[in-house]
Amino acid sequence: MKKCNRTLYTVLGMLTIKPMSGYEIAKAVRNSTSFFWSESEGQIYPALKECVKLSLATCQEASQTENTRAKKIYKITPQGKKELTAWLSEKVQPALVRNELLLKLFFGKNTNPKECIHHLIQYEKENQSLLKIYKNLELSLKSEYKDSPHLIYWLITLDFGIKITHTELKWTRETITLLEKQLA
Amino acid sequence: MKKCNRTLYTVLGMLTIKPMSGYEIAKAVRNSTSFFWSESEGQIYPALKECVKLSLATCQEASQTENTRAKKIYKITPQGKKELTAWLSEKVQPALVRNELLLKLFFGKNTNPKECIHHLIQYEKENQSLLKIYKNLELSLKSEYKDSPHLIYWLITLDFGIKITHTELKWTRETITLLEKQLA
DNA sequence: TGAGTCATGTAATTCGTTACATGATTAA
DNA sequence: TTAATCATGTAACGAATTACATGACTCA
Repeated sequence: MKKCNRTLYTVLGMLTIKPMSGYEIAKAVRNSTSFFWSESEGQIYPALKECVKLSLATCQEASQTENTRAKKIYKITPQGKKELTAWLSEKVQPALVRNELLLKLFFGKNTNPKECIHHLIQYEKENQSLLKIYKNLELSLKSEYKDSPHLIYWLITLDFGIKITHTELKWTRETITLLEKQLA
Repeated sequence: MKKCNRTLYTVLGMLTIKPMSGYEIAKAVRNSTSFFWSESEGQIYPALKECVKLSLATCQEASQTENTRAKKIYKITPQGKKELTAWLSEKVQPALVRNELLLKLFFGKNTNPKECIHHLIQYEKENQSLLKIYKNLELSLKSEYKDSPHLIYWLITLDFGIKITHTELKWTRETITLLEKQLA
């Protein structure tokens, strides 16, 4: 494989869970990795085509009634699994973060502390719902995938999300308090 | 301004600290926001041109000796500052994260736990140096910008980095321990 | 009957990095 | 003298989102 196209690996990784259609992969990404790694449908469909071209996956058309577009179920090949495993052992690329809240706070001098507080309160709310989503996810994973060898790895990434979100919430509260003092 | 070109705002924000050249802005970004918002030189130079075109900044060529390319010092205009402040009060766009370590761990079932541990140890080292950088930055900011109205905002974003990095280090240690138990 | 979800795919556009070209200055 | 940093800029490429086109199925 020429370039390190990580969408390809994401798709292959998802196919190690079970054979899926492009739509199902998109949904799986949304419900699992999207908190630290998202892919849009506009990337997933071309990546699936590419996987078939490279013999990393096969495509089976679940043919439906006449003139309906067929649902396509993709399945990873042994070669695809080999490529995935090889990529997994390659050096991890540095993480990328783009946090607009922090950028706006960094330039906070150019506005009113009230504006900053307003953004922080919004951020706090978003993180509170995120935390709820994580907690629910944890429960459903633990019951639905009780005996899956995937489970431990999924819980590890989820634990990361929970811990980070807790810390962000703590920082948000403290920062709001700090800026409120500025106002007085 | 038509599109929400955030490089433009980053550049304008940096110019509220002091007039700078493109090179200096790139350096400032590297040493400050790059931990949560990075911009490359290939974006900064065109953005500066655009700022001048839109009258958000002016450019003064510090003309040097004959046939040397002049160093260009950019300065934000009142209009530029107005646009920046307006953007600061706009709704914050959701953060973007792409963490390849987490993605690889998520698909960890397809490889050896030893590989995962290896990546985690590397991640731990990187975060340890990052923490040192943050601590040094904190000290130098507090002395160099003692009386600057920017200081409080810079310390807020730095505090975010420090807290998050601490949490990541804690998670990394715990996860290594967990995976080592798997091996036994 | 209308909203929501299932389902695939392409095109346009934006975003962003990396590499390249070019050359001066400065400190070891 | 040579490596690092200062300095500007463009071109090529790659990564990613969004919008659009198309239409079936399901549930309230």
